[in-house]
Amino acid sequence: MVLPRAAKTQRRTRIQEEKEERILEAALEVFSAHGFRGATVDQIADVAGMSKPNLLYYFRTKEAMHRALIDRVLDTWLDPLRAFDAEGNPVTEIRSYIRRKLEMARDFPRESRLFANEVLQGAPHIEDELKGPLKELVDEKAEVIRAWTKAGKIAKCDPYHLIFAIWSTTQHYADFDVQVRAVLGQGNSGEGRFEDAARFLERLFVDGLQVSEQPAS
Amino acid sequence: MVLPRAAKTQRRTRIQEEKEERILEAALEVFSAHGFRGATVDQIADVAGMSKPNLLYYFRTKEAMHRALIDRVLDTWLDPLRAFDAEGNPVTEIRSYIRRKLEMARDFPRESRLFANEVLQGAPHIEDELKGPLKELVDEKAEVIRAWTKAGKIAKCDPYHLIFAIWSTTQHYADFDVQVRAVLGQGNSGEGRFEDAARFLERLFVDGLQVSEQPAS
DNA sequence: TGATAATTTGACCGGTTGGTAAACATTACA
DNA sequence: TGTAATGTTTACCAACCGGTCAAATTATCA
Repeated sequence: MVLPRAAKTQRRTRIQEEKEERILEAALEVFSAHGFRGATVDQIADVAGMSKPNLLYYFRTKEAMHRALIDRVLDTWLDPLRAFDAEGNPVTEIRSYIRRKLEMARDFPRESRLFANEVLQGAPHIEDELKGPLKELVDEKAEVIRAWTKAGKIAKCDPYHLIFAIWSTTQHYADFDVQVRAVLGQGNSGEGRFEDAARFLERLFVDGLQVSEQPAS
Repeated sequence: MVLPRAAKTQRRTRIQEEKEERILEAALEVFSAHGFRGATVDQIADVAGMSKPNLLYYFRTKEAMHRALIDRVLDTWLDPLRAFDAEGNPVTEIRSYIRRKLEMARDFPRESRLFANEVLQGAPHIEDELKGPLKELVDEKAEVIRAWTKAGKIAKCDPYHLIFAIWSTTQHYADFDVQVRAVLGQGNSGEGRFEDAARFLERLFVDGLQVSEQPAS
């Protein structure tokens, strides 16, 4: 036998798992930084510390690498939204969704940029995932939000655009990191910006910008 | 003479202006769709409807094209923020800033994606612009917002993160257009989504999500 | 008109791209 | 241990990349 993928019985060797792990880690690094077309197999091989043909022994094409990466990351990426609980307190749910998304932007910026690159360039490789699983999940959660608004638990608003707003504001800190740093300047670009962002966003989504009742001290 | 750039007396021929225009239009199309590394000169030439050497007669390198494009677009792109008026009514100013940014996302999505691609991939070509002119402009407007919060005109909040939030939520509709369409589905992906977004965002930034006083009819 | 400058093109170049072939090395296992 | 499957490498390829060059074409204007 020559090809490691699609082993008859099972994913046998431990060496396969290790190498595939290393490759996907390197692929994440490179794809997230340059997009699909901008990334090169040589670069990924270099980061993974192995030869290009060796890489192509585990993943037959550049696209196969990209696909494997997408498949692995997409599920994790949508976990916070799945945790959205219809039975919970709306404000608490929204607050913790924001916090979780912000934590992911902080801890997994490469994953965020991987998707951002992909979607930004027209999502040529993940169109099906967007129109299928993603849409279905969002539809489901949008219904939850709609129920909350109908029950008068939160202000009436378009649930889809609410979700878009949470996505964009949180992922902004991963996807546009260099711009955020540049604007905040050297002094304020420590990791504290995520806490500031969390404080701001939780307040924004819950209270808006209306004049606060307690005047600044 | 051989090189059209840096003509001694002035930008002489009208033919130069026309061709450079066509090239930059094509370059915008291609760079915004694939990023700098993902775009090819042949592709730009093809879209512009001229031969590659002819293209390189007007812009000597791929980078020169990209730079010319950035320079031309950046100013326009920051206009809405410049219009932010310290003397105006805070809520009105924020509302119209959101509306203007949303209009730009609708009418100039390629320009938005051009920058998004660039920033997403580490802003290798526009770092100076971010740390220089952009930061200074944001610093200035952040000061305006801070004055509003100190005067109690709007809720106390971090002005930088407020600006980030407006940027991200509005540009989301340009940069992540395919995702927005995919999630909204065919029925709702007409141009009406921008009006829905405007309604949602104006309300979000002004009132937040708190329980509305007037119950749904 | 004619000559001079501006514009356009086809042929081409060295380097890089994604991917392959086959020989070689290593592992797993009877 | 032997041997067959698995893993790795060297050398290589055709297509494409950004860019050059000299020749051909077109516009300008005295």
